Amino acid sequence: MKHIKKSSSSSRLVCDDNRSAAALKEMAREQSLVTQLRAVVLPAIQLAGGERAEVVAQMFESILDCSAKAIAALKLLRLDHSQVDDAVLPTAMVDDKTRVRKIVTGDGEKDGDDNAKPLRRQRKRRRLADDSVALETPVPHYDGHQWRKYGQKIINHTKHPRSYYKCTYKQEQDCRATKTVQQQQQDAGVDDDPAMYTVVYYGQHTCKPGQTDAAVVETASTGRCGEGGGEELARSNSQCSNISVTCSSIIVDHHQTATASLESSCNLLDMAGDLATAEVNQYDQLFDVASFSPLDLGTAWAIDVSGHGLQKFGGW
DNA sequence: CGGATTTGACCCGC
DNA sequence: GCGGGTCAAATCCG
Repeated sequence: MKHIKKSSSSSRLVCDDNRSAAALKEMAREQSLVTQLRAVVLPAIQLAGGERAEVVAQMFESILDCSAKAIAALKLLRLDHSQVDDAVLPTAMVDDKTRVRKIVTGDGEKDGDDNAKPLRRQRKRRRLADDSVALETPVPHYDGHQWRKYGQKIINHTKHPRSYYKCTYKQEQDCRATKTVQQQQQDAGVDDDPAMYTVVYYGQHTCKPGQTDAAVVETASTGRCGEGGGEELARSNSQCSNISVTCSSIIVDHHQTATASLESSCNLLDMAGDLATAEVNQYDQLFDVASFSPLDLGTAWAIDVSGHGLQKFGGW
């Protein structure tokens, strides 16, 4: 029948859309579960006096960051699909386009209006759903980031108010990540269940939690690149061919590729065992940063993007 | 005293 | 005009 043929491509699109929607749902669930797992694991480690709590926190952070970026990519794909016809660019995810004016704070501006109250800054910009990740968790405040509450609203038809948070480092690092937290309605008669909260994250963190400028690029004694080691090589653009890693963990940034090789003697095997060996071998020549994952719980390292060498993140 | 939170007002998208 | 996101002064708190 003709109409079947005619609709085949669109039905395939619908099918793809359903699949990606299902994938998104699962990934959001994964985020929720990881967040809950973190809330259980981290306090336990900290209580035990574990100095590795921060490393574990960073690992959770990396996992959540990975899935958040995957979700964002998937959403972007969906957006592309949905906009094939009207050719609207998805760059709307980048905010601030509509920022109209920048107003200096403090000393009452004179705007020519005699009775004017101090001029307000830019207000609400309705956020796009595609820039958000929602998850449900009983521990909305423990997600590895530092947040500052800036507002609370009673939302229609909801029992609990919605709280608004922005990244603590918004000022210093211009991090535009925000989140909202809202307690869910409890089912009647279900008092035993812990309160669940819907947390919606908007935007990506551009800050490094707990990171100071001094800690960004630092080649410590446990990491060497080539034979010279030290800062020179850490900053070098040349492709390091012999990075010796004697620390026991690698944490890498995403979406970048660094060219490097690991000496077989590197001490990555303390705890990760065969897995570490396999990973090291696999990435012996080319370090695919995007898919590399933390190997161990020791000092955290990052392979610098574009082959710059080693970076140490924080003083773990 | 300084940073975080509260809260009413403001503002803008729908 | 309403709903809800953000601002910023007031307040709290360590």
